[in-house]
Amino acid sequence: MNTEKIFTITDLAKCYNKSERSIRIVLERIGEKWSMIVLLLLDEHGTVRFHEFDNMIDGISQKVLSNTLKALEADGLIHRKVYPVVPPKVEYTLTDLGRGLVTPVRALVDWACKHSLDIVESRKSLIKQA
Amino acid sequence: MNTEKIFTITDLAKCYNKSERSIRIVLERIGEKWSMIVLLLLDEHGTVRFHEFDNMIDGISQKVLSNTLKALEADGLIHRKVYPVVPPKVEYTLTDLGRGLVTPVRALVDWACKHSLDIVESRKSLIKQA
DNA sequence: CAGCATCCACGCGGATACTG
DNA sequence: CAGTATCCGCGTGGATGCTG
Repeated sequence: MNTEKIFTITDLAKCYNKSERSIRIVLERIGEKWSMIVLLLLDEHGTVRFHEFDNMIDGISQKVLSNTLKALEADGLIHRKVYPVVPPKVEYTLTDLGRGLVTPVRALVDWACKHSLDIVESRKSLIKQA
Repeated sequence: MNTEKIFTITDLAKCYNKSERSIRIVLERIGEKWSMIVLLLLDEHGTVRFHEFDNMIDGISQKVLSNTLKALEADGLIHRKVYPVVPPKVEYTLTDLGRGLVTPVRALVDWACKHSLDIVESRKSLIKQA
């Protein structure tokens, strides 16, 4: 039912700005500042609670963490389990869909770790020219 | 010289907000609306001129296209060749670095094409609940 | 503990018009 | 042809304080 194979990028470029089921959804989520960190942390730890994210991720605010988790949950990438206890307890885990996304994302992160220095150097040499 | 292997995501999460050579550079670039389309079009066509991008990509403005190309060039992902002729002629090609990035990005795009429908459905079912 | 409410600055992306 | 210049709306991300 889903498109098995990508047609051509040339075709994609024609409908990229309109399509509802566009890959833009995925690329945008990836570009969000903290989404992939959350996804990868879940992959590494299996189950993580809200305040654990808050502790583990340096520099994130509660509001942004909350938004990030909601967005990932809305996309069906993570699962939110609430325990009816006091004080509250909420656990986040990856869904199958989310687990599937981890693989290509890790490939990307691997590449980025290897080459981010090249990119930084490229930027610096541009600045020197100016 | 570069970090060969990723430590742990847990470590990454600690410096994600500060590091200069962060993978954030890459993830941000990927999240930019048109960057990956440009990159993949170059991979598909080899050499592309400015107005060809403008024609091929539906909905992009000249300013945004210009910015996108500049950013990719600054990162050393694409190369800009200017021919000193009238009227002007400028050709864009992938650098080796850019070519290297294409592989993980295609993996991501493949995944996205297969699963973007799942994500859209997930979002819709959330809306129904509300 | 796991959030929500509010306010705010900034920058991206878009529209339009102009130029070497 | 291959851009620049200008203006603008909107959404993201951040800071702070409050709550069931």
